[in-house]
Amino acid sequence: MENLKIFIADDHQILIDGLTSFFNELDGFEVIGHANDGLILLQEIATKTPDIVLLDLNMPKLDGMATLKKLKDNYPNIKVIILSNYHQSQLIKEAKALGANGYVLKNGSKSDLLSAIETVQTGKFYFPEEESKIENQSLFTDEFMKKHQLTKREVEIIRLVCKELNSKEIADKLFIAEFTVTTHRRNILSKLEIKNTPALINFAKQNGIA
Amino acid sequence: MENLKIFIADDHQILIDGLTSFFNELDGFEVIGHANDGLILLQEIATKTPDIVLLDLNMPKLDGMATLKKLKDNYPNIKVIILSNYHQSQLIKEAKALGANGYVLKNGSKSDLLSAIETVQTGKFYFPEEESKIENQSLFTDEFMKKHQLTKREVEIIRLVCKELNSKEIADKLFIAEFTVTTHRRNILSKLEIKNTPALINFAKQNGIA
DNA sequence: ATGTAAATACCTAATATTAAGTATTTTTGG
DNA sequence: CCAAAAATACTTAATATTAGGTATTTACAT
Repeated sequence: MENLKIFIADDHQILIDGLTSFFNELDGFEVIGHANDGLILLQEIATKTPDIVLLDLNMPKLDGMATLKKLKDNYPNIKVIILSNYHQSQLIKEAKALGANGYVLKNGSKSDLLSAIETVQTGKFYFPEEESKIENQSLFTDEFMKKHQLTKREVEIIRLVCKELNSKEIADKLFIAEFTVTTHRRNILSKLEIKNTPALINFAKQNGIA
Repeated sequence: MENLKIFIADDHQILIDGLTSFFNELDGFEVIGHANDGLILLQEIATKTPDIVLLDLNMPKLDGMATLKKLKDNYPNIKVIILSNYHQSQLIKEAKALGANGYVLKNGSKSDLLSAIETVQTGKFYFPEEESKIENQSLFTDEFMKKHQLTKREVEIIRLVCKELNSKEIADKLFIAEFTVTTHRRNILSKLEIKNTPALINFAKQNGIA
């Protein structure tokens, strides 16, 4: 059986180099090319014909989604597995809609990646469940909550602020009064000793809760 | 000569797996452990003694800088090479100040990484030049600005918003009227088709301009 | 069971942001 | 030099956030 031809697109060359080594170690895989951005990927694909493209979502020039669309428009037979930093149902949905065959988190393990490749290769799709994200984060958020004296509800609200909802929208989503959201936000700012929403978002990003 | 013992800390398991394969391919290197966040790194280091730690800056729980500090406080002899997404002089400076031995960009190649390891291993430091950051950002920001039709001033203001300044403070800093800042912010939101500050910050982070 | 923390809710008032329109000056590219 | 783009500045008005204070109900743990 012939090797499975893989093309890797990611703006981090280090990751490409690492994955290339990884596939070299294994039998049955061959990395036939790589690109650091979407435009180069599309150029390269014109002359190479991979079986599978591993596509990072976060690239300069032409971002992952745009690249995915063009790729699928022009080469519908090439299987595409998204490599993403984020477990966000919105992104997963969008990737599905644009024709991606799989979606693997970068903080998943190599076996996830191999499962995805195997699954996709047999014509099936490989996507993470869109639910369970609340479970998911709770053990990791624990430490963090204690450290900053934040309550569950407060963390929940921080996340929604980071998702660009305003207080009214958060209130509707949680079925509570806007007043309550305002109170929570005030308490959050006070506990974190910050004074505005940008600071809150920076804090959330730095602590990986958003 | 004994193998060089490497420990890898990065929140993306895929990157760890890739790099591990990469080092396995080579002679003289051995990956003795890995961690997906700073806390686990510190726990592991208590029992393992790597020669070199490859440390991602962007990790949950305990971020790269905080981890670096603790690591260097407790194990000053372990060499630490920062793996970073960003070529920002501020970060480079901070890492230096905290005792890092090297700083490698993830969008650099594997040979950069090997050079860094070699350099560090001989007791020297390996850092990218801090200058040329204006160059640096401008060519990378260039594409980005065109893509989103943003002007220089607008990008400047986006950065300041991300730095948690409000419109008044931005106005003072740039010696322009608050009205003007407001106008710029309005134009920015309109061009990016977003509707509030959290969305602006998310956009900036996603595009690496903040 | 009972005290404490958390979540809820409301009020007032000050600040900040967003929306929409307009207009002048400065910079820049051809 | 000239046209176009960018940066500047102002007005009015609607929303949203932040800063106070206060109070009730739930949930939780000793």
